[in-house]
Order: sequence, then structure tokens, then C-alpha cells
Amino acid sequence: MITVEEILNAHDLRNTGCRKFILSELLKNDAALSENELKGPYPDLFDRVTFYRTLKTLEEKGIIHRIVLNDNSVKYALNRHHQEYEEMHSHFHCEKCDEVLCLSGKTKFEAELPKDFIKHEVYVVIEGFCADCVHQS
Amino acid sequence: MITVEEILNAHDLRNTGCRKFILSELLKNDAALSENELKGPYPDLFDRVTFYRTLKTLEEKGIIHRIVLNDNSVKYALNRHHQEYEEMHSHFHCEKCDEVLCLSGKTKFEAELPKDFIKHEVYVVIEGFCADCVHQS
DNA sequence: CTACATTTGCATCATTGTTGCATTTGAAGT
DNA sequence: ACTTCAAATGCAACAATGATGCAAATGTAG
Repeated sequence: MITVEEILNAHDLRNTGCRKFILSELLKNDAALSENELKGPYPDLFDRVTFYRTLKTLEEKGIIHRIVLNDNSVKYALNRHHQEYEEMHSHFHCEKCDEVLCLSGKTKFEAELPKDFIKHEVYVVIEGFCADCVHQS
Repeated sequence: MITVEEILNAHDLRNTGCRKFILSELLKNDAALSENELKGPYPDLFDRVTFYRTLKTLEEKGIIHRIVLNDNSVKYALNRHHQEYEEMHSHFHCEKCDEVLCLSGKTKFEAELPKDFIKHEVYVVIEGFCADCVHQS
């Protein structure tokens, strides 16, 4: 299992409290987490701006990625499987429990773009119910 | 050509200034428009809250739809071609000129969801360059 | 023309994204 | 272990956006 320190060192980032906190939370979770979900029971452990800037830094370094959902909310997830080099970013969002999962490599997409248009990236969000919410309903 | 009044009457909505303004702007444009793009040269024609509530009403009635882009910005477009009944909502976003176009019916998408997951809606945003921006670069 | 529900404008608040700046801190070198 | 300094943090502050309550204005049915 890769450690938080290894991730930070590999990207020439200092080993600071906020970075370690965010990365360890994301490593613990398979799902993507919002800022509040990340903070969890420690909402004031770090300043709001520090949190914001740390997430931005981690994103710029290609360690995490930002997922914007259809309701304008934002979640963050670790880049596993070299997602940073992929053109396709697809996620599942459960409408009931709000959980967000990465679906990298499990989606196919084709678009017939207007003439001369160029495609760089594709962002997909599938809304629906996750297995847990299907079973308990 | 369908008129603003016909749209409003068909949905049991009163023929008010803000509604007529927004709908006529959207009818004029093929592209999706942000709140500021809609307001254009008349930023204070209506109160901000009125604008906000009118967009919400039009969306709830299925007359327009909201497009959330990857940078958290929001645009609005008329529901043409009975888009309100479709499961797939795909849009193109030009990274250079910021124009957003609906690609309804021109995209195919398949996802291999985890076991027992249920899909309701699929939101796709393709980022890239539009034809105009490709030519002038 | 009247009546009344709907819509609007205004005040106000919450959340989120963002910047500048002074202080603190990680880690490299001695 | 100590010094040094760029990098990171905390704080103040501001902008944009989403949202609600309430009084005033307005569309439209009768």
C-alpha cells in the first residue's frame, strides 16, 4: 500500500499537515469526497483557505481530480490507474445517498461533433441509485 | 416559429416581463447562455432574485434545462426536440470561446455499472475547440 | 373594473471560490 | 542541533451564486 508520504515526495511536495490529512482521507475511501465529507468530524482542523489551496495544489500535481456534479456540488478523488492521462472522466452519482464513484475504464462514449470541432476531454456523470440504496428501498 | 407567448401559455405560466425576456433571448440563440450572457447589455433589467427564480420556474416546467460545466459555471438552453424526456444530456463546451452547444441525439454512451446499480440520467460535457476557434488559431 | 393569486423587488443570509499579506513551518545545508 | 529561506498556513476580506421571507406590484379570470 502506497503511503501519503510517498505520494507527496514523488511529486516534490512538502509533507504538511493539511496535505497528509486530505490524502489519508482519500486513501481510506474508495468513493469521491466533498470538502465537508473530507473534513468529517474535524471541520476546523485547517483553515478553509488552506483546505481550498491544498486541494488545488493536489489537483494541479495530478494527484487528485475534481468532480463537478449536476447540482453544482464538487467532490474529490485520488487519481488511481493513471487517470490523469485519460481523455474520459466518468463518474456515478447516487441520487439517494449522494455517493460518487469513479468509473474509469468502464465506459464507452461516442459523439458525432459538428464539422471541424475538436474534442479534448469528456466528462460524464451518471445519476442513479447505487446497489446499497436499491436494496434498502 | 413558435413564440414566447405560446410557450408560456402552453405551460400555464403568466406572461411576465422577465419570462418573456429570458425566453426571447434563448429563442434567438442556438447556444446555451449563462445568466450574464442572457442579461447581456441589460444587467439590471430585472432583480437578480427574479432572474434566478424565473430560470428555476422555467426549468421546473421543462421549458429550459440547466447545464453545469466542469468549471462550476452554469448555462441554460431551451428544451428543443423533447429533450425533457431523454435520459441522455450531452453538451459541447468550447474551451476557448466558452460557447456551449447541445448535442442531443448525436451521442452514444455505454457504461458498465457495478452490480445492482441503476442508471437514471447521463450527463456528458465534451470539452474542446469549436469550429470557429479551430479556424482562427 | 375588481379581486386575488402570482410574480417581483428588496433585504438578507449561507456557501463557495479567490486574493493579499503577515506569520509559521518543512527540510536542506551547515 | 541550528540556521535559513522558500513554501505553506491562517486571517481578513471580497465576489459570485444560491436561497428565503415579506411587502408591493402585476397578470388575468370573472
